[in-house]
Amino acid sequence: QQQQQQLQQQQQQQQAQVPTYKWMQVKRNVPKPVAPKTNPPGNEFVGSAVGTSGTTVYATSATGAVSCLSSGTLAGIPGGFNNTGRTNFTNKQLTELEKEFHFNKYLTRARRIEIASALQLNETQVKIWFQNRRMKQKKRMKEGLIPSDNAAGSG
Amino acid sequence: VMILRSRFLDARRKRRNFSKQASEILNEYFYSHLSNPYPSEEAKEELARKCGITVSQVSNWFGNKRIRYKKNIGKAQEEANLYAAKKAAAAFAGASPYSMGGASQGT
DNA sequence: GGCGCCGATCAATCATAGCC
DNA sequence: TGGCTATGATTGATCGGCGC
Repeated sequence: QQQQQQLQQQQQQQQAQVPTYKWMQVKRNVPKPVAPKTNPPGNEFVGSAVGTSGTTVYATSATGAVSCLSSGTLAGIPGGFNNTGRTNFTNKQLTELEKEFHFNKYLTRARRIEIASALQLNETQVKIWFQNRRMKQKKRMKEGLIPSDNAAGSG
Repeated sequence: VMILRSRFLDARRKRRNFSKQASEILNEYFYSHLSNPYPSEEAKEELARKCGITVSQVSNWFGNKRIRYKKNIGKAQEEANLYAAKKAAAAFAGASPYSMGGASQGT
């Protein structure tokens, strides 16, 4: 791991005293810059099957994008993608996920499929949500907050 | 819409900028480790103590700093030069105020 | 050889603080 | 008081490592 420490400032230009280090070039594989095509109101077919391979969670086809958010109807709309590819979970979806989380912090494959289907989300999205949730709880614990839903904050 | 908003209208709602001193400490560390601004858990704890903030806040700060710094690459990073100069000045003094490597036990 | 989890991080965004 | 920028926090999703 130390080897990384010796990062290689390859792009070293005549940039004063601020060279370009490796971490500055780190680029994460952004989910999906949303479908470049125009999304006329009407198509509501939500995320297709989750990438069985696992690598590409998002629909390999640009058409797989869903822009329900544009409709503006947030009353129970499946995952609405943003122009950045970031899923915008609806209140309903979050509520359901939270309920499940309270029931059990870990999901089984079967349960995952059920939830994903019920919430019209990809299995991966549900999985990721749970992972993030668990981490969130751990973090809150460190801060001294009560992870229990019964947060009696007096004062 | 507001429904989604209200969901988290409790945490980020109120926040305060870190004290000037804290920002100074964080920036000093960041620019003195510009080649690898990824403080370890221990370093974060140390910084958190010095700045009077939580470790999570330190992580947030570095996360934001790194991202925002990258976004500014191409622009004039005056801050970088500023702290670089300060570091140099400190070097002349013969002290290394930015050496967070070892847990210095000041007495 | 793949899958899920963990811990850390990214990247975009939100909402407020702070300044003019 | 109103608009703009800076800044801290949140969060869906990614990266690398580990164990089964």
